[in-house]
Amino acid sequence: MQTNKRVTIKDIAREANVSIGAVYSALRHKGRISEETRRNILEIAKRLNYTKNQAASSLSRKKELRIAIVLPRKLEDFWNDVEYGMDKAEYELKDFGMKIIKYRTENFSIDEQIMHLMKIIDTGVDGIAIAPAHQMYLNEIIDKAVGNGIAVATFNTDAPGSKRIFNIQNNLLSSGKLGAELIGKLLGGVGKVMMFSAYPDLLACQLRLRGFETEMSSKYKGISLLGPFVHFDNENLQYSKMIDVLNQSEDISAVFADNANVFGIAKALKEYNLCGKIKLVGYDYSVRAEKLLEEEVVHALICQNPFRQGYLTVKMLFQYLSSGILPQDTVYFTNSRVLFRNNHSENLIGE
Amino acid sequence: MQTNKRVTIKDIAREANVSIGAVYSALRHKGRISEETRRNILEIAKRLNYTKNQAASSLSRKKELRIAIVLPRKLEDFWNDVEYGMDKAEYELKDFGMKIIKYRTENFSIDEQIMHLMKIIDTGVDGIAIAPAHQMYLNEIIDKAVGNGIAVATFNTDAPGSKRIFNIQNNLLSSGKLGAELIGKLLGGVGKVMMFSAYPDLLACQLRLRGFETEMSSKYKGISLLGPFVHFDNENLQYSKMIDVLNQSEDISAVFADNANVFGIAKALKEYNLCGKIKLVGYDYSVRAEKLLEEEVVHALICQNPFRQGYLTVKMLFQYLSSGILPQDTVYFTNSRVLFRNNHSENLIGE
DNA sequence: CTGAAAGCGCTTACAG
DNA sequence: CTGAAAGCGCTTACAG
Repeated sequence: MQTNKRVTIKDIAREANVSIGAVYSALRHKGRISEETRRNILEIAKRLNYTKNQAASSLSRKKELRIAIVLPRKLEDFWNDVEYGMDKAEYELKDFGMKIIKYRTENFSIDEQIMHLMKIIDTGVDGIAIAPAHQMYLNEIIDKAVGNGIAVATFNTDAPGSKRIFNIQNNLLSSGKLGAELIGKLLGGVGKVMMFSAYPDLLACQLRLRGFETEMSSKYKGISLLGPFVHFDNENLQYSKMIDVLNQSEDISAVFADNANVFGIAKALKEYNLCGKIKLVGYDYSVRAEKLLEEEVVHALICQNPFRQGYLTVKMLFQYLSSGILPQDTVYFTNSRVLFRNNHSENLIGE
Repeated sequence: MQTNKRVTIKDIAREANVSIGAVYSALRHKGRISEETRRNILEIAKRLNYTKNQAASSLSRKKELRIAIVLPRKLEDFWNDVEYGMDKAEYELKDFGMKIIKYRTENFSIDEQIMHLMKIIDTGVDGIAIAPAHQMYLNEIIDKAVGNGIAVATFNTDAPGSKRIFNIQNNLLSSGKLGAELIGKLLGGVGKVMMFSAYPDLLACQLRLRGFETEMSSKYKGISLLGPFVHFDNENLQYSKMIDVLNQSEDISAVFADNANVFGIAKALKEYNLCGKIKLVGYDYSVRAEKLLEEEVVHALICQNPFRQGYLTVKMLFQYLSSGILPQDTVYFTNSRVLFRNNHSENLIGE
């Protein structure tokens, strides 16, 4: 049994025969102390199993930690959930002296993001959380922020070539496989499946489609694939492509959509009275998609846990800023949750 | 725009023209102040939008908050995950002056739980978290604890007739419906389904089965049901009952198990080379069940998020003890997550 | 450059 | 009974 009383820097100071200021310098690597003394102090701290008291630390810290967040203004359910997670994290951490500052882009565009980042770097903050609109084009400005002593984390999308300290997102390849498994199982392993892709150039769509096709070809050899049909998030385009195929009276048994947009497909299925007969699997919770799930037009939705993407990004960023602790892995995956008719309403926001 | 500086009891004291001690008394309802002054102080606090600073509060609190936890010793994956969630919550709250004390029962038995609770009441703690082994028989001892000023919360199972302050568990009725939906969709709405029940007397099993049967009869009229076959968590019994039915060459197309035990069924399916042909859906993550999922013997597992059950129980109990804030609803449901071959490994413990 | 002291916002033990 | 002061464990501005 260890002693019950918590170990403080005072205990370490007494043990090391130095002032608490010296201990503080040693623990926080603040210079102004000889290498030997530092080593000794760190050793004692380790031996006594010292951990910093967060409550005392944040209470005494003069300035609050500020995290700038760049996210799109549009009020889609998905980004709302991300933001809700961030707000929750801020709420939990506000007494630890943390504050979020939101910067909104009108669209999910590279230029807007760069402008915001420049502004943020000018203003000066402790951390930045951003979902990069491109996997490379923001590297330069991210690295500039890091060069200015700002810790940058990415969420939902990534800029792996940059100096961002960690990334939180869904395992997209694996969620594509999950899509294939769901359709494979719904069809009992036999049938013809249409694939829709929103943006063939977008990494997220590429990964999901690749996962989908890999899993299909290795596990469900009785299923043949059609497409991908591209729609650029244009519902009308999606609808007309679906209609085209149905009019050729192909014997389609299921449809896979590689993002949240299933509405054009749903419209076509309704018109042709094929709901239930043709299985439809897509991504992400939204109020509209939820309704389709209830109407049994959509059979399953794969969710990437946006709430937790936001929540964890802020929590981990704060942890790094306040204690220098990074997540174990540079890339942290939120789990893929599958929504059905009977579990979509439990904790709507995906907490 | 509101002022940026945080509002403290000092601000309120100045505004109300009283000492900070008086403000403290008013806010914490500690007596020693006239009703009129209290009202005035509370009004000012509200107007200034005052919230207590948790960091300062816990730092200055002399004694730490202690929460006693009663949970079974057996090292099943399920209870491990619950415990892991509690440990995580403790870790996050330790600098806020909270400590967990674990009391382990050898089994999930009423008598052991009562004995532990008596001991805990004697020792004296601030809060208790328990998964009652019975929905009524522990009411008396729980109420005694509450009478002694101890806040009691229940998790996983409940004692709704007691004075426990809140309960966290899965929505079992709804997760039974989910089971029916999964099998209904896997079978395309047609077939004969065997139902297994672990303990027909246990509320959890009753609710799941009821949900299952309700959903089946209302939504999947092409599916007929057989059973329930009872096995009391005895794998051999489960196995032999499964074998019996298979030997009668019933044309079974799926099996539903109302708890984590699917292993006797799996053994039978393997022996009769029926894996994949007969769909199997059960509950809860475990290392063994995970393996069956990978082998495609089990088609889906419905999980009740044990990690979050533990995590939230401790977090909410602490919140109540430190701030008097109760969850909005007395019963809080963790969501039902469905594990498939391609998402079971993401965040094993269900975080 | 370094040590000692002030201070963060509460809670509580202690005078008056 | 009540007010003023000490103290929680850090961080930081300030003397020396």
